[in-house]
Amino acid sequence: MPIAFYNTLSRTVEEFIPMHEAEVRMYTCGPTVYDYFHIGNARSFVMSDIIRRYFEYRGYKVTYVMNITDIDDKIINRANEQGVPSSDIAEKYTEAFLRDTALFGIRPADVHPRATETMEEIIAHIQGLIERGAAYAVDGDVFFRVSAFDGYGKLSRKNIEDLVVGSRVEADPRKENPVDFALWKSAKPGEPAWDAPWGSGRPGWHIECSVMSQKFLGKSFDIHAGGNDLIFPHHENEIAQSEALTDAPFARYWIHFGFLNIDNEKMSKSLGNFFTAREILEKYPATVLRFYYLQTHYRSPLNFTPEGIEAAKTGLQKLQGLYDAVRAAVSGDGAFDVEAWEQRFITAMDDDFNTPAGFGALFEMVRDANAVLRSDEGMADAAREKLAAFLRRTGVELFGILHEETEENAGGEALDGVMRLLIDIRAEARKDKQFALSDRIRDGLKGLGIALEDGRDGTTWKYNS
RNA sequence: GGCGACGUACCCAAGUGGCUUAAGGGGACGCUCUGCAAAAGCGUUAUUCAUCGGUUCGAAUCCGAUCGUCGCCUCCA
Repeated sequence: MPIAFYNTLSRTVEEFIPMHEAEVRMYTCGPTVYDYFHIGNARSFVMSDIIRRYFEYRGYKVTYVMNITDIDDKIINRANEQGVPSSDIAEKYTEAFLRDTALFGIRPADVHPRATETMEEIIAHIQGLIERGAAYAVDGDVFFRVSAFDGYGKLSRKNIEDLVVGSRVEADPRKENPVDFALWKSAKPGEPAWDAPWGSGRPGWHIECSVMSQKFLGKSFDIHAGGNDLIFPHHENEIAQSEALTDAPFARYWIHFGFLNIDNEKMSKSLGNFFTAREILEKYPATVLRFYYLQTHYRSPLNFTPEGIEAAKTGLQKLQGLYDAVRAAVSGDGAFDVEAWEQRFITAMDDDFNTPAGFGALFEMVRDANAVLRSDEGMADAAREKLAAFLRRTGVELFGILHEETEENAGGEALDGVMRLLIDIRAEARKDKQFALSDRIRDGLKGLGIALEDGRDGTTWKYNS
């Protein structure tokens, strides 16, 4: 069975058929670098990264491109507020984006093109649209002529008449039609500008995504992803300005991520419910946050709550517990069918990247595996190795929520030695029924953040979280 | 005003016509194991899917109405 997922273009779940055998070309809208990105952005970036990784898990070769918009009105405004060059703002937050996504466990894209480095292609694209009659220049600005593109509205399912009527913003009188949108904005004095045949200025918001995606993925490619709110106007406009020039379908599948809400409302600075990714990473490990995100389907809204994160933390410990246990276990004879569980997992995930259902399968497996592992006969070596490998491929490589290191090697040699000594002393005390001493060791360590667990094959320790 | 999404247990959350008299996680309670714990396991916690009608041999799943929540309509992941 192939992978199937919801395509916004058709509003149905479709089987995925790539343009090139066993290969996926995918573009996700990246940040405009005028501020630190927030936990809602992080959800989109994480989910997008997981989709990319899932294709790899299923054997596809993935080319993944995410733009960095480093010239834009918001950047210029921020620069003006602070009295610094806009390139300073762009550089600062580009670096922050790359660092914070890494901290979040988000893998870098194969290419992170920047708008300012794609200027030649952007200008050529606009020029092409003008020559075809799909765009027109007025006083150094260039607008896209929406009436020149028949398919306008096919993604967002809007019709032009409704848009004109429902328009909430005063239309620019220089536009032929109120729904026409800017491809190029002429520069005011002091603003960063690039020379173009119709006057110096900077690209409009939508054009750079069209150009950067096609530059690295071709005029038609497989998947274009982004947040729900980008469907209109951003993605609608991307389609228009791309297909009006190439006459070829732009992205074939569109994926949109549900919003992250706080108190069931959209995050906004005015409501004071705004959290940046780096703030939240100071409070919770990235693995926990990722697992928290993954417990909700990518298209559903996710209401962000501290209680929810705490619940995710506990749940994740259960998964990590099995991963640690299966690698530490001693040889046994018990059978365990990893392939059957993986099949269930894949069935869930192939159906629109259903991570909550995938975890349903995984956690049922955890219960089953723990029972075998801790039974008198234990688990056979071959099965243990397969189970450990499956958990590595899913928990570590696909989801990035499990860690490889056991507590023993994470603490360093000295700590490891001290812990072994304490555990030995306590074992002797317990043997002699000196429970006051053994409990003093365990309670004392607990106060220091270290938990002891007495198992059948001896005592192990780990950090309390 | 136009377009769209959603409402499943104490909380989170899958399931969209028979495999489900509803997965999984968290929480709570009881039990097993343990010197006692912890971890793990077992059991209990929705005969019911916002409400009311309808279609069907059969509905949480389809249709209609009602109530409620949310999003988009050129700043926005």
